[in-house]
Amino acid sequence: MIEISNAELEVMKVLWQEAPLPAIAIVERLQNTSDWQAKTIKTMLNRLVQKGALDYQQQGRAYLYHPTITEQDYQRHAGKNFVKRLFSGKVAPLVASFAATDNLSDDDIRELKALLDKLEQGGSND
Amino acid sequence: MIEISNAELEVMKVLWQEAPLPAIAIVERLQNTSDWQAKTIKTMLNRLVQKGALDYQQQGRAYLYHPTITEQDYQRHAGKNFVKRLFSGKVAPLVASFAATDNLSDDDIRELKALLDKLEQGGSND
DNA sequence: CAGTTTAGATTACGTCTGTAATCCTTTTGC
DNA sequence: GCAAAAGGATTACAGACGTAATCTAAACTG
Repeated sequence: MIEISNAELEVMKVLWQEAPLPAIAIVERLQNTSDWQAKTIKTMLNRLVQKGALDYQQQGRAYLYHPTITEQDYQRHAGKNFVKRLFSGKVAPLVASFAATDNLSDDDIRELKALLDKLEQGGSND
Repeated sequence: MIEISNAELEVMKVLWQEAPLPAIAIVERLQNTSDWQAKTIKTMLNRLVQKGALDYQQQGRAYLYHPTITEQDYQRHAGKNFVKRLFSGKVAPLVASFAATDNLSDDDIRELKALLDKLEQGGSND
Protein backbone atom coordinates (compact mmCIF):
# COMPACT_ATOMS: atom_id res chain seq x y z
CA MET A 1 0.00 0.00 0.00
CA ILE A 2 1.08 3.55 -0.70
CA GLU A 3 2.96 5.30 2.08
CA ILE A 4 2.04 8.92 2.66
CA SER A 5 4.30 11.23 4.64
CA ASN A 6 3.09 13.68 7.23
CA ALA A 7 3.23 16.71 5.02
CA GLU A 8 1.73 14.86 2.10
CA LEU A 9 -1.12 13.74 4.29
CA GLU A 10 -2.23 17.32 4.77
CA VAL A 11 -2.61 17.61 1.04
CA MET A 12 -4.54 14.38 0.88
CA LYS A 13 -6.88 15.60 3.58
CA VAL A 14 -7.84 18.58 1.48
CA LEU A 15 -8.68 16.34 -1.44
CA TRP A 16 -10.50 13.85 0.72
CA GLN A 17 -12.75 16.68 1.76
CA GLU A 18 -13.36 17.87 -1.73
CA ALA A 19 -12.21 16.55 -5.07
CA PRO A 20 -11.33 17.03 -7.78
CA LEU A 21 -9.59 20.34 -7.25
CA PRO A 22 -7.05 22.29 -9.26
CA ALA A 23 -3.69 22.97 -7.65
CA ILE A 24 -4.57 26.57 -7.05
CA ALA A 25 -7.57 25.65 -4.92
CA ILE A 26 -5.52 23.17 -2.92
CA VAL A 27 -2.92 25.83 -2.31
CA GLU A 28 -5.57 28.25 -1.12
CA ARG A 29 -7.06 25.78 1.32
CA LEU A 30 -3.67 24.82 2.69
CA GLN A 31 -2.54 28.36 3.15
CA ASN A 32 -5.29 28.77 5.68
CA THR A 33 -3.92 26.02 7.86
CA SER A 34 -0.21 26.03 7.10
CA ASP A 35 2.49 28.38 5.98
CA TRP A 36 3.72 26.39 3.04
CA GLN A 37 4.67 28.17 -0.13
CA ALA A 38 2.67 27.36 -3.23
CA LYS A 39 5.78 25.75 -4.70
CA THR A 40 6.05 23.44 -1.74
CA ILE A 41 2.51 22.30 -2.21
CA LYS A 42 3.11 21.72 -5.90
CA THR A 43 6.02 19.50 -5.00
CA MET A 44 3.82 17.45 -2.74
CA LEU A 45 1.19 17.15 -5.41
CA ASN A 46 3.83 15.84 -7.77
CA ARG A 47 5.11 13.33 -5.28
CA LEU A 48 1.65 12.13 -4.47
CA VAL A 49 0.94 11.61 -8.14
CA GLN A 50 4.21 9.71 -8.50
CA LYS A 51 3.31 7.55 -5.53
CA GLY A 52 -0.03 6.86 -7.08
CA ALA A 53 -1.99 8.40 -4.23
CA LEU A 54 -3.35 11.11 -6.50
CA ASP A 55 -4.38 11.17 -10.09
CA TYR A 56 -5.54 14.05 -12.26
CA GLN A 57 -7.42 15.07 -15.32
CA GLN A 58 -6.18 17.84 -17.47
CA GLN A 59 -8.50 20.78 -17.53
CA GLY A 60 -7.33 23.41 -19.93
CA ARG A 61 -3.73 23.87 -19.01
CA ALA A 62 -4.18 23.01 -15.35
CA TYR A 63 -4.77 19.71 -13.62
CA LEU A 64 -7.71 18.59 -11.56
CA TYR A 65 -6.38 16.37 -8.81
CA HIS A 66 -8.27 13.63 -7.04
CA PRO A 67 -7.29 10.85 -4.60
CA THR A 68 -6.95 7.30 -5.82
CA ILE A 69 -7.53 5.91 -2.35
CA THR A 70 -10.29 6.78 0.05
CA GLU A 71 -9.55 8.27 3.42
CA GLN A 72 -11.15 5.23 5.02
CA ASP A 73 -8.88 2.84 3.25
CA TYR A 74 -5.86 4.82 4.18
CA GLN A 75 -6.99 5.10 7.79
CA ARG A 76 -7.50 1.38 7.98
CA HIS A 77 -4.13 0.66 6.47
CA ALA A 78 -2.23 3.15 8.58
CA GLY A 79 -4.16 2.32 11.72
CA LYS A 80 -3.48 -1.36 11.37
CA ASN A 81 0.19 -0.72 10.77
CA PHE A 82 0.52 1.60 13.68
CA VAL A 83 -1.25 -0.67 16.11
CA LYS A 84 0.82 -3.59 14.94
CA ARG A 85 4.02 -1.64 15.35
CA LEU A 86 3.38 -0.39 18.83
CA PHE A 87 0.63 -2.46 20.37
CA SER A 88 1.22 -5.90 18.92
CA GLY A 89 -1.81 -5.40 16.74
CA LYS A 90 -4.29 -5.03 19.59
CA VAL A 91 -6.47 -1.94 19.78
CA ALA A 92 -7.52 -2.39 23.35
CA PRO A 93 -4.12 -1.51 24.80
CA LEU A 94 -4.07 1.60 22.69
CA VAL A 95 -7.41 2.66 24.09
CA ALA A 96 -6.14 1.83 27.54
CA SER A 97 -3.10 3.99 26.97
CA PHE A 98 -5.37 6.83 25.97
CA ALA A 99 -7.43 6.36 29.04
CA ALA A 100 -4.33 6.48 31.18
CA THR A 101 -3.57 10.09 30.32
CA ASP A 102 -7.03 11.57 30.29
CA ASN A 103 -7.17 11.57 26.55
CA LEU A 104 -10.49 9.81 26.83
CA SER A 105 -13.39 12.03 27.68
CA ASP A 106 -16.67 10.74 29.04
CA ASP A 107 -18.10 11.35 25.62
CA ASP A 108 -15.40 9.24 24.06
CA ILE A 109 -16.18 6.46 26.45
CA ARG A 110 -19.86 6.65 25.65
CA GLU A 111 -19.11 6.69 21.96
CA LEU A 112 -16.89 3.66 22.22
CA LYS A 113 -19.42 1.76 24.25
CA ALA A 114 -22.12 2.49 21.74
CA LEU A 115 -19.86 1.35 18.97
CA LEU A 116 -19.03 -1.87 20.74
CA ASP A 117 -22.64 -2.56 21.50
CA LYS A 118 -23.50 -2.19 17.88
CA LEU A 119 -20.67 -4.50 16.90
CA GLU A 120 -21.79 -7.16 19.31
CA GLN A 121 -25.33 -7.00 18.04
CA GLY A 122 -24.39 -6.92 14.42
CA GLY A 123 -22.11 -9.90 14.77
CA SER A 124 -19.92 -10.25 11.73
CA ASN A 125 -21.16 -7.13 10.08
CA ASP A 126 -19.76 -6.14 6.75
CA MET B 1 9.38 14.20 22.95
CA ILE B 2 11.94 11.96 21.34
CA GLU B 3 11.03 10.56 17.94
CA ILE B 4 11.94 6.94 17.36
CA SER B 5 12.07 5.51 13.87
CA ASN B 6 10.69 2.13 12.89
CA ALA B 7 13.98 0.31 12.93
CA GLU B 8 15.07 1.99 16.11
CA LEU B 9 11.85 0.96 17.76
CA GLU B 10 12.78 -2.70 17.39
CA VAL B 11 15.89 -2.01 19.40
CA MET B 12 13.91 -0.17 22.03
CA LYS B 13 11.52 -3.08 22.33
CA VAL B 14 14.34 -5.39 23.24
CA LEU B 15 15.45 -3.07 25.99
CA TRP B 16 11.94 -2.47 27.20
CA GLN B 17 11.69 -6.19 27.73
CA GLU B 18 14.96 -6.45 29.57
CA ALA B 19 17.47 -3.85 30.57
CA PRO B 20 20.21 -3.05 30.99
CA LEU B 21 21.85 -5.15 28.32
CA PRO B 22 25.21 -5.01 26.59
CA ALA B 23 25.21 -4.46 22.84
CA ILE B 24 26.11 -8.06 22.21
CA ALA B 25 22.99 -9.32 23.93
CA ILE B 26 20.82 -6.86 22.05
CA VAL B 27 22.35 -8.05 18.82
CA GLU B 28 21.64 -11.66 19.69
CA ARG B 29 18.03 -11.00 20.51
CA LEU B 30 17.50 -9.01 17.34
CA GLN B 31 19.11 -11.55 15.13
CA ASN B 32 16.34 -13.92 16.07
CA THR B 33 13.69 -11.61 14.74
CA SER B 34 15.48 -9.66 12.02
CA ASP B 35 18.35 -10.03 9.63
CA TRP B 36 20.25 -6.95 10.59
CA GLN B 37 23.99 -7.06 10.78
CA ALA B 38 25.55 -6.43 14.14
CA LYS B 39 26.99 -3.19 12.76
CA THR B 40 23.56 -2.00 11.82
CA ILE B 41 22.31 -2.56 15.31
CA LYS B 42 25.30 -0.73 16.75
CA THR B 43 24.44 2.21 14.56
CA MET B 44 20.94 2.25 15.92
CA LEU B 45 22.19 2.04 19.47
CA ASN B 46 24.35 5.05 18.79
CA ARG B 47 21.54 7.01 17.28
CA LEU B 48 19.22 6.18 20.13
CA VAL B 49 21.81 7.34 22.62
CA GLN B 50 22.24 10.54 20.65
CA LYS B 51 18.51 11.08 20.63
CA GLY B 52 18.44 10.53 24.34
CA ALA B 53 16.17 7.49 24.12
CA LEU B 54 18.89 5.27 25.54
CA ASP B 55 21.57 5.78 28.11
CA TYR B 56 24.35 3.46 29.22
CA GLN B 57 26.80 2.63 31.92
CA GLN B 58 30.25 1.54 31.10
CA GLN B 59 30.95 -2.00 32.14
CA GLY B 60 34.51 -2.96 31.50
CA ARG B 61 35.07 -1.98 27.96
CA ALA B 62 31.48 -2.51 26.86
CA TYR B 63 28.33 -0.52 27.53
CA LEU B 64 25.20 -1.56 29.32
CA TYR B 65 22.30 0.12 27.58
CA HIS B 66 18.97 1.02 29.11
CA PRO B 67 15.96 3.08 27.97
CA THR B 68 15.43 6.55 29.32
CA ILE B 69 11.73 6.44 28.55
CA THR B 70 9.27 3.75 29.43
CA GLU B 71 7.41 1.86 26.78
CA GLN B 72 4.17 3.17 28.22
CA ASP B 73 5.24 6.75 27.89
CA TYR B 74 6.33 6.22 24.36
CA GLN B 75 3.12 4.41 23.49
CA ARG B 76 1.09 7.22 24.92
CA HIS B 77 3.04 9.83 23.06
CA ALA B 78 3.05 8.01 19.75
CA GLY B 79 -0.54 6.90 20.08
CA LYS B 80 -1.74 10.39 20.76
CA ASN B 81 0.22 11.74 17.82
CA PHE B 82 -1.00 9.12 15.47
CA VAL B 83 -4.62 9.47 16.43
CA LYS B 84 -4.35 13.21 16.14
CA ARG B 85 -2.79 12.95 12.71
CA LEU B 86 -5.29 10.59 11.20
CA PHE B 87 -8.38 10.59 13.34
CA SER B 88 -8.60 14.17 14.57
CA GLY B 89 -7.52 13.00 17.97
CA LYS B 90 -10.50 10.68 18.54
CA VAL B 91 -9.89 7.04 19.35
CA ALA B 92 -13.39 5.87 18.64
CA PRO B 93 -13.11 6.29 14.88
CA LEU B 94 -9.90 4.32 14.95
CA VAL B 95 -11.62 1.49 16.72
CA ALA B 96 -14.46 1.76 14.27
CA SER B 97 -12.03 1.53 11.39
CA PHE B 98 -10.61 -1.60 12.92
CA ALA B 99 -14.02 -3.08 13.30
CA ALA B 100 -14.75 -2.35 9.68
CA THR B 101 -12.13 -4.76 8.41
CA ASP B 102 -12.52 -7.59 10.85
CA ASN B 103 -9.46 -6.57 12.74
CA LEU B 104 -11.56 -6.70 15.89
CA SER B 105 -12.15 -10.15 17.25
CA ASP B 106 -14.90 -10.98 19.70
CA ASP B 107 -12.23 -11.16 22.33
CA ASP B 108 -11.06 -7.70 21.46
CA ILE B 109 -14.58 -6.43 21.78
CA ARG B 110 -14.98 -8.06 25.16
CA GLU B 111 -11.68 -6.68 26.28
CA LEU B 112 -12.59 -3.20 25.22
CA LYS B 113 -15.98 -3.36 26.90
CA ALA B 114 -14.39 -4.50 30.11
CA LEU B 115 -11.91 -1.69 29.90
CA LEU B 116 -14.60 0.88 29.31
CA ASP B 117 -16.72 -0.46 32.15
CA LYS B 118 -13.80 -0.10 34.47
CA LEU B 119 -13.16 3.40 33.27
CA GLU B 120 -16.75 4.42 33.82
CA GLN B 121 -16.75 3.00 37.31
CA GLY B 122 -13.40 4.31 38.32
CA GLY B 123 -14.12 7.79 37.09
CA SER B 124 -10.86 9.67 36.90
CA ASN B 125 -8.75 6.73 37.76
CA ASP B 126 -5.03 7.00 37.68
C1' DC C 1 55.22 -8.97 22.79
C1' DA C 2 52.74 -9.19 18.29
C1' DG C 3 48.65 -10.55 15.97
C1' DT C 4 43.85 -11.09 16.23
C1' DT C 5 39.55 -10.17 17.93
C1' DT C 6 36.16 -7.00 19.78
C1' DA C 7 33.79 -2.74 21.31
C1' DG C 8 32.58 1.46 20.20
C1' DA C 9 33.24 5.81 16.97
C1' DT C 10 33.21 7.59 12.59
C1' DT C 11 32.11 7.60 7.87
C1' DA C 12 29.24 6.08 3.86
C1' DC C 13 25.59 6.17 0.81
C1' DG C 14 21.15 5.84 -1.40
C1' DT C 15 16.26 7.05 -0.42
C1' DC C 16 12.64 9.79 1.63
C1' DT C 17 11.06 14.15 3.55
C1' DG C 18 10.39 19.02 4.20
C1' DT C 19 10.82 23.00 2.01
C1' DA C 20 11.58 25.46 -1.81
C1' DA C 21 13.71 27.83 -6.19
C1' DT C 22 14.48 27.65 -11.05
C1' DC C 23 13.19 26.30 -15.67
C1' DC C 24 10.13 25.75 -19.51
C1' DT C 25 5.99 26.53 -21.86
C1' DT C 26 1.67 28.28 -22.64
C1' DT C 27 -1.63 31.76 -22.09
C1' DT C 28 -3.07 36.36 -21.64
C1' DG C 29 -2.88 41.51 -21.19
C1' DC C 30 -1.57 45.35 -23.41
C1' DG D 1 3.10 40.40 -31.26
C1' DC D 2 5.69 40.76 -26.99
C1' DA D 3 6.11 40.90 -22.07
C1' DA D 4 4.36 39.17 -18.00
C1' DA D 5 1.97 35.80 -15.44
C1' DA D 6 0.80 31.17 -14.42
C1' DG D 7 1.09 26.15 -14.38
C1' DG D 8 3.58 22.21 -14.22
C1' DA D 9 8.44 19.86 -14.47
C1' DT D 10 12.88 19.69 -12.89
C1' DT D 11 16.43 20.60 -9.71
C1' DA D 12 18.14 21.68 -4.96
C1' DC D 13 19.55 20.78 -0.55
C1' DA D 14 19.82 19.60 4.28
C1' DG D 15 18.34 16.27 7.68
C1' DA D 16 16.44 11.57 8.89
C1' DC D 17 16.51 6.71 7.95
C1' DG D 18 17.98 2.01 6.66
C1' DT D 19 21.80 -0.47 6.20
C1' DA D 20 26.38 -1.08 6.66
C1' DA D 21 31.71 -0.76 6.25
C1' DT D 22 35.87 1.20 7.99
C1' DC D 23 38.65 3.11 11.67
C1' DT D 24 40.63 3.05 16.21
C1' DA D 25 41.83 1.51 20.54
C1' DA D 26 41.77 -1.86 23.94
C1' DA D 27 42.05 -6.70 25.35
C1' DC D 28 42.99 -11.35 24.83
C1' DT D 29 45.89 -15.26 22.78
C1' DG D 30 49.54 -17.79 21.80
